[in-house]
Amino acid sequence: MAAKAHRAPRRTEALSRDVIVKAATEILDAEGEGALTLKALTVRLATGYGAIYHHVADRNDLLAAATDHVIAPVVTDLAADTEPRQALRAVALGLFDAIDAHPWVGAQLTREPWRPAVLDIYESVSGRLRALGVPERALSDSAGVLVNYILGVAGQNAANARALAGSKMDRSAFLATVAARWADLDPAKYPSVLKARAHLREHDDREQFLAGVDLILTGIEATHRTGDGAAR
Amino acid sequence: MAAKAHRAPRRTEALSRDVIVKAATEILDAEGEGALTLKALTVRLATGYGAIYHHVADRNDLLAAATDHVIAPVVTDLAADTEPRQALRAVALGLFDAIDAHPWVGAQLTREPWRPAVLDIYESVSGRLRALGVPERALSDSAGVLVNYILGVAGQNAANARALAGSKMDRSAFLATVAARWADLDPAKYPSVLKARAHLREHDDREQFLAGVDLILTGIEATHRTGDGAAR
DNA sequence: CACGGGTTTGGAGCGGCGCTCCAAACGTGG
DNA sequence: CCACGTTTGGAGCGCCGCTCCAAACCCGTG
Repeated sequence: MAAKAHRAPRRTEALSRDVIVKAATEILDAEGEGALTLKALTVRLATGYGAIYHHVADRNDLLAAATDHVIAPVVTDLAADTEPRQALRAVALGLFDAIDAHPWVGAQLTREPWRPAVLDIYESVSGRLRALGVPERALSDSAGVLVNYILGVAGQNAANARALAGSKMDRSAFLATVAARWADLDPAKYPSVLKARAHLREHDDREQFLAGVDLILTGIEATHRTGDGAAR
Repeated sequence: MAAKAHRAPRRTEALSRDVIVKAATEILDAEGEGALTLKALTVRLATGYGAIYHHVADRNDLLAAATDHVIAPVVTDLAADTEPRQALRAVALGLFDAIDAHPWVGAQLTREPWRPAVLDIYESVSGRLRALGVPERALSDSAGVLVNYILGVAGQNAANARALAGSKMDRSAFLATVAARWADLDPAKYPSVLKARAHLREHDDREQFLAGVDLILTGIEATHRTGDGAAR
């Protein structure tokens, strides 16, 4: 039988952490979380496992690095001279759009929150809340609410995108599927869910997200103004 | 050689979906998300794969069912005669405690949000907000904020628990590890994170969560001017 | 009581995963 | 030109979720 080449030739262009992370991001964006396998990476980069693991700790490290690359510019690249409340809305919207464009980020944010991405978000929100006039001792609570809300929405988006990609339909067909699934819900047990179902078609996730941010900001301002606000 | 039994004897006690879900819940509580493998289940139930897959669609189905079993009683078993704002705080706290006791639930909630567990949460929150006097057309926004905040916190708790279980230390040692990881953060880039770090030890997740709920409720009331105001 | 069809069970086996490990290929300083 | 550290490629390991089928059981019928 043919003398098989015992080894493939070495790649010409140098491999590096950035190149690998970039390739991973492309796979994630194009085919979703599930498609990022080490095997897929070796194929796309025309290399082997060893080369990849020489630059990257493991699959988690890769996901986290890709997440940081998506998040960092969003919370950083923002004109500093804007009015604080508008700046906060801008940061929130920027995050929403980034996660909408890269849904796998939403899942990753809730998976390892101590990595830079979430720290960046917390820092950005915190700083702008301070600029808004929130007193120092209320900062961590206020920032916590906003960040957790953002992370919650991010997780939902990721879940939706996963379902959408898995069933290979477009957005409106997906909404129809959800509506159908809720159709035979017990109306006595789920009145509110069914009411929300009626408005599914005209519903805009982005708008609702922003409304939520405003609502929380109002709560922060009101709580701060009244001294200690709220029941305790 | 010994005539090997071609097959193990049949189990005596009947298998059922509930028995399987219960066993899964026990594994999850005792050893965490990662420990729930089909193999582990067959061992614990002294059975085979076929028997399990006869009652359960797949691993996801199992996780979802276990999640529902944890969540349902929390949002249902509540005296109906309580004052709305207190009832909302009670629901939120009940969820927090349930997720604190079963951290894997926190991860599952953000993974398949259209399953009963999240619907139950949304329904419960929605109904009590209506009782609070929130106008119908603002309900979905308001409920969305609260639910997403809860899901965000749930995800964080799950992540913390995962890290804690993975490294096999107790809570205070874990906090020390987190603090240490943040110690060599750039103070110019992360001033707020470092400030929060100083208060890590005296920090109570449950209290902060509740403060967040109050803050959001204040925001809801302020934006809709219900005129009632309730607990103060 | 025989028996036959439907249901429930046990487990071998499949394809695929993340990851380890080592030898080959390369770059570089002496 | 050689010796040695770095970078690369890929065979292989252990484990996973899951499929599939035959064995065991249950029960209505004659």
